[in-house]
Amino acid sequence: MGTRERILDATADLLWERGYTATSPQAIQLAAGVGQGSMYHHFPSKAALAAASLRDSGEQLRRSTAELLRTAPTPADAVLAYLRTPREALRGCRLGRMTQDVDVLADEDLRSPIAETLTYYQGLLAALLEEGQRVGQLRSDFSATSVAATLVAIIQGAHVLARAEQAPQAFERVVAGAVHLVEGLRTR
Amino acid sequence: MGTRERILDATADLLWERGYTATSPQAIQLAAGVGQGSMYHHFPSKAALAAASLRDSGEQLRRSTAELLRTAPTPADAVLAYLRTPREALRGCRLGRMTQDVDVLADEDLRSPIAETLTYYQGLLAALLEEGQRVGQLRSDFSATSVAATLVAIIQGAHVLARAEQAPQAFERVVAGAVHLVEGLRTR
DNA sequence: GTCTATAGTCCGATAGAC
DNA sequence: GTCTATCGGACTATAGAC
Repeated sequence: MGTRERILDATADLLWERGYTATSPQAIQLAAGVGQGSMYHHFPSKAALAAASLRDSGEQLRRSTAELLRTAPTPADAVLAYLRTPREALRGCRLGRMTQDVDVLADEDLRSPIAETLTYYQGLLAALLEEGQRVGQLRSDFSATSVAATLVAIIQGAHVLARAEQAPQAFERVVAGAVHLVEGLRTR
Repeated sequence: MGTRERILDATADLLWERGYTATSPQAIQLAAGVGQGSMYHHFPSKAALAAASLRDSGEQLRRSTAELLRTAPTPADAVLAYLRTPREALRGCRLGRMTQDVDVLADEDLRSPIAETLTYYQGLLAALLEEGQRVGQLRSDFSATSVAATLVAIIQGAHVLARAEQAPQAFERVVAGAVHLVEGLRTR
C-alpha cells in the first residue's frame, strides 16, 4: 500500500473516531507512520486531506447501501434491511457525526460529501417506498419522500442515543421501534 | 446578572454553537466579558464549567418537555406535539450534539446530563404510548419503550439531516414522515 | 518523496497584583 | 473577586536537507 493510501486510511479512521477539528495532522502522521513532509507533499492542507477522505467514505457508503437495498426480494424487505443492517452503534455514522463540527459545515468541500450521501440514501429509500405503494404492498396515504427522510434520521438518531447512553442496546431499541412503525405502513 | 451567571450563559451558548472541545476558555471569557481570573475563580476548570452548564441545560430541557407533553388533550396528541414542537433545526440539539465529542463521552460529569435527559424523554414518551394503548387510542401490538426510543432518535436525526443539508426544510420533512408513521399506530 | 527542524499561534491553567 | 502576565505544551504549516 502506497504512502498516499496509508495517509488516507489513517485519516478516515481518525475522522470517524475524533471528528475533523479534534484530529491533528500530527496524529494522522503518527497513525500512518509517515513524517510531516510526506503528508504535506501529497495533500496541501488538513482540510484538503479530510475532504478527500470524506469523498472516499461517501462513495463507499453509497455503493454498499445501494447493494444492500438491491438484494432484498420486496420493497418492504429492502426498507427493513436498511434498518436492520448491522452498524457500529457506539462509533456512530462516520459521515453524520461530522455535522456537529462547525468547521466542517463552513467548508463546502467537507460538507458536500456528507450532504450528498444522506440525500442519496433518502432517494434510494423513497424509490423503494414508492415502488411498495405502486405494487400495493404499502399504503398509499403517506409521502414516500418524507418517510424516507425519517428512516435516514432514525439511523442517525440511533447512533446519537447509543453514544449518549454508551450502550449498543439503545441502537437496537430504536431499530425495533422503527420496525414497528414501518409495519404500520403495510396494506392490510 | 452576576458574573457567575454571565459565564454560565456564555458557556451554554458556545457549547451549543461549537461543542465542548472547540470551545476555549478564552472564547467564554470574551463572550461573558470577564477576565481569565474570574472564570477560574468561579469554576476550577473548563470541564467543571461545562459540566455545570450541561446540567443546567438538561434540567431546563427536561422541564420544558414535560410541560409540553402534559398540556396535550390525548396521548396521541402529546406524541405529535413532541414531534411538531418548533426546534432550532440548524443549531441542532444542544445536548445531543455533544455525543460526537470524544472528550465529552470520556468524562462522566459531562456525559451523564446528556444521557439522563435523552432517557427522560424516552420515559415520558413511553408512558404516553402505553396510556394510548391502555385507553384504546393506539394499537397494542407494538412496544411502547421501543417506539419511544425511535421518536427521540427521529428528532436527533432530523437535526443531523438539517445540518448536513444546511436546510431547515430537511427537519420538517423528517417530522412530516414521522407523523405519517405515528398515524399508523392508531387503532382503526 | 521523505525526512527533521522550526515558525507563529492558540490551548488550558496558574501566579500574583489590586 | 477581578484583573493581566505568563507558563509549558500542542496546534497547522513551512523550510530546507537528503
